[in-house]
Amino acid sequence: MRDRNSPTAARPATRRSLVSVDVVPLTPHGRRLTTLLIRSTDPRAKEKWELPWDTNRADEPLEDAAARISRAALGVAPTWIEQVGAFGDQRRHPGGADVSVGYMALVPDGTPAPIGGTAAWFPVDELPLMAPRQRAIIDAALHAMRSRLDESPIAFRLLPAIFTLSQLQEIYEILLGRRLHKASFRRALHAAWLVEPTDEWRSEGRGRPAQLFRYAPKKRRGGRRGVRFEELAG
Amino acid sequence: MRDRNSPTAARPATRRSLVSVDVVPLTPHGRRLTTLLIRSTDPRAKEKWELPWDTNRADEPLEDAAARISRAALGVAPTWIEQVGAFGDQRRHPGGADVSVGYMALVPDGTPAPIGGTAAWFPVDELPLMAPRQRAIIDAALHAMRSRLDESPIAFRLLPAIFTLSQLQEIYEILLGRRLHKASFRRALHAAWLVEPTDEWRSEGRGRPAQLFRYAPKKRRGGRRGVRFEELAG
DNA sequence: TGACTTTAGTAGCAATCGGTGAATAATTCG
DNA sequence: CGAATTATTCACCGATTGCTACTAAAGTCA
Repeated sequence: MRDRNSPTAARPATRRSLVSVDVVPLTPHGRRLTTLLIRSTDPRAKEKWELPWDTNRADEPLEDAAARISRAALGVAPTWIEQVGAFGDQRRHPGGADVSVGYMALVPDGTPAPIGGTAAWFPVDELPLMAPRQRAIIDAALHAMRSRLDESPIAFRLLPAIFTLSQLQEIYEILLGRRLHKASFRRALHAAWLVEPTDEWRSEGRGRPAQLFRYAPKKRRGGRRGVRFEELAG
Repeated sequence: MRDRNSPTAARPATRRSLVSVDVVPLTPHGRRLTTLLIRSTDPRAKEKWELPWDTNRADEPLEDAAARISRAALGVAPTWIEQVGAFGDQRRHPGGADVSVGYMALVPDGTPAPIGGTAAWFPVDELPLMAPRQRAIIDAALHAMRSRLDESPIAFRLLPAIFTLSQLQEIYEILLGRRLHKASFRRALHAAWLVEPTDEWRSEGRGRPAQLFRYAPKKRRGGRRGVRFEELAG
């Protein structure tokens, strides 16, 4: 099955692959979820926009590469980075990588606009033509982000340390791409013991001031449930 | 940020990486979930057992490689293959791969025992000492399998086309690693319109004969829900 | 044959969850 | 002050879930 007769130190010649790390930078902008794309440097490229990417360096962990690429593209470090999978099939990558490892990189709203016209934020539902593999990475990033929203503090990394519940709900709505009912959202939030109130209040223009909360998850009883067959429909 | 002044055809020399595809073969055995490990071919290896793996071949899609490696290790094709992520950090891989892409590969119970003593099934909660990266791949495979159980027909691929509901429940229990309540399981299953009864019954020794069902998912109304904060506790 | 065991399948209850509309509170604006 | 705006909570009620207990249909064994 394998081809290793000699010890690890002197392995027989093996095919090495060109591996890229591709980052999907995500940020809420207005009330829409947007991703940062970079104008292709190759004037002959069929697609004019691509995700920030690079090949991984020697002995650099993949996640470090993703952080480095994110900082280079955004100017700041993302507040959440998570892998969304490896992509190695016939779909074309702008750099011709054999294998591409996709990462989502989240940054809070208000991240300074990219310099010049070399990069721009695109709403995730209005993307330009892109290389098929990078297009697949974006789709996977959105799916992974949404399905992990309930087990990672993703949404909280898009807010300051102190925030209002309306702000939190808006983040969830943007990330999920659908509206949520206020009362239900708060009831579930409080039941989960994820936030604790501060004694500060913020008056945001007109309307009643909102109480400020901080993210402070508390251990809960492991409420194990039965099985769900949620998305298993034809 | 990047290093590409020339068109795609003539890219500057880039570092190429040794990429492995590592498979976690999973099967229910008795009432336990087991994974297939292969005895290390390197007598000087610190760990005596490892996951089936290989380097990916030229122009071979990763998933094809996973299928090939699975067939080589198991003798049969798995009934479900799914990627669990890319692993590229300092943790050691038995083949010294820079990047390892992990896959889960499920096969039904009763898959013939591996030949000789070169491979063996281990309960997933009694694994021998393994290279750290492969150990991480197994953990990730179990987590991914369990979290996708409600959106992929994973459990059904471990059963024949026609099965009893008790068989199905047992598969879920083995995969999840916990017991489920019979009445609740069946109620949720019927509500999901995933199975349809056949007119056959099976008498399995003692006890009342069980009706046989087949997997036949029907389209359902998209019952959108609110947010869950399930696993977000500290 | 008939009592006992074993496995399959269901009914029904209590508790909780979750979606919804509306009431109430605290501000700004004119 | 009254209208508009935003925050927060309440209460209703149908849906979901965990659980116990019951009925059904076989085999076992004296």
